[in-house]
Amino acid sequence: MNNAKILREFPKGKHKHSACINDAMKTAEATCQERGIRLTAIRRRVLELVWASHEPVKAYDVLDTLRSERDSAAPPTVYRALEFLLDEGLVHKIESLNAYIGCGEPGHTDAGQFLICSDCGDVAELDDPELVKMIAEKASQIGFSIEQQLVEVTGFCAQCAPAS
Amino acid sequence: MNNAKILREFPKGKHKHSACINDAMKTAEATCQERGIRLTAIRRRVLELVWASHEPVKAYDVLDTLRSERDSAAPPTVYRALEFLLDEGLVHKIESLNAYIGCGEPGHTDAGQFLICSDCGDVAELDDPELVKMIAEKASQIGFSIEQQLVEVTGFCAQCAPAS
DNA sequence: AAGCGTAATGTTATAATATAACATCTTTTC
DNA sequence: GAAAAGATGTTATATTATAACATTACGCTT
Repeated sequence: MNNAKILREFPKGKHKHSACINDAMKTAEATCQERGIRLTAIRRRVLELVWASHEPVKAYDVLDTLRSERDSAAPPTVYRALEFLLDEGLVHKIESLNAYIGCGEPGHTDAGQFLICSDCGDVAELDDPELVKMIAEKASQIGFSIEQQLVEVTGFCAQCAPAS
Repeated sequence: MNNAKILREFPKGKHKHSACINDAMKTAEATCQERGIRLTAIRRRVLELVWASHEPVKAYDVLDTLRSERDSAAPPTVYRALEFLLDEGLVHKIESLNAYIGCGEPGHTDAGQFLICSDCGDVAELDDPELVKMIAEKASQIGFSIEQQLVEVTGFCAQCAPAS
């Protein structure tokens, strides 16, 4: 049995990233519409910049780009936008890298499983209920009740796997 | 079945923390002896300070204390000691808090499962092979080979669980 | 459309976390 | 005891993130 969803894949050979970004932006627009919240110009642009690659993006890299486009950009500009996007589940923070990645399926802000390739730097995201459940059970065995789960795994993606 | 080891417990009612630190220091001494590496005065003191509570400790808090004891203490003093201790598995870094906790059973630097209580701030550490295995399997299903696993769970420990 | 309240952004400053680079001192080894 | 390796001292700076307050834009009510 495996009912895991892959929320974000490692890019394949013929990956057209522009389409990937495009999808993400469409989804974000729709999500914000539904929720009655505002995807302002700054927030939209920060989201685009986070989606610019499959690698996690640093806040100050976003800021550098933003500065070249908008005189008033400053750290709070970026961190506020990121906070909004994190709250809405449109991006996630990779804690072990202090960097941010886009999320293709907004909503779940309380659990995420990230696979980080040490070679190419790309990140995949899973949503595996079986794993979430096991973690919750293990915790509950010692009387711990979970609010949020974070799983960050480092290693090699299929393309970068060391020749064996 | 549950063969999980609890590497670090939430302190119980009658918890004598001085004994707890003492054990940890003894283990650290022995471990370094065995491995032929040097637990210098600075490293020993930093380890003690990290063990000072069951809550994760910030590098600059360690530094503040160290400064009051040793004129030459500076950020590199602490970060170098922490790096050594991390490499040897004597402490772990909680990535989601940028803070450090002692580890009672040195050795495994490639997997850790941490339970972080949002109320009291204390952290427990598990070593659950079943969970490690499941994560490895999930990853391998998409061709990902794991080098390191990080699980950080936030919620409420038994003592702090909200009255239900 | 004017006015009001809220939300978002602008702006300046600073806090918190971490590392680089090179000098000096200590320990181990031969 | 000299050389090599390891640890610490020292100064400077990089990186990541937030505080605090001013101003502007938006969305709603009348």
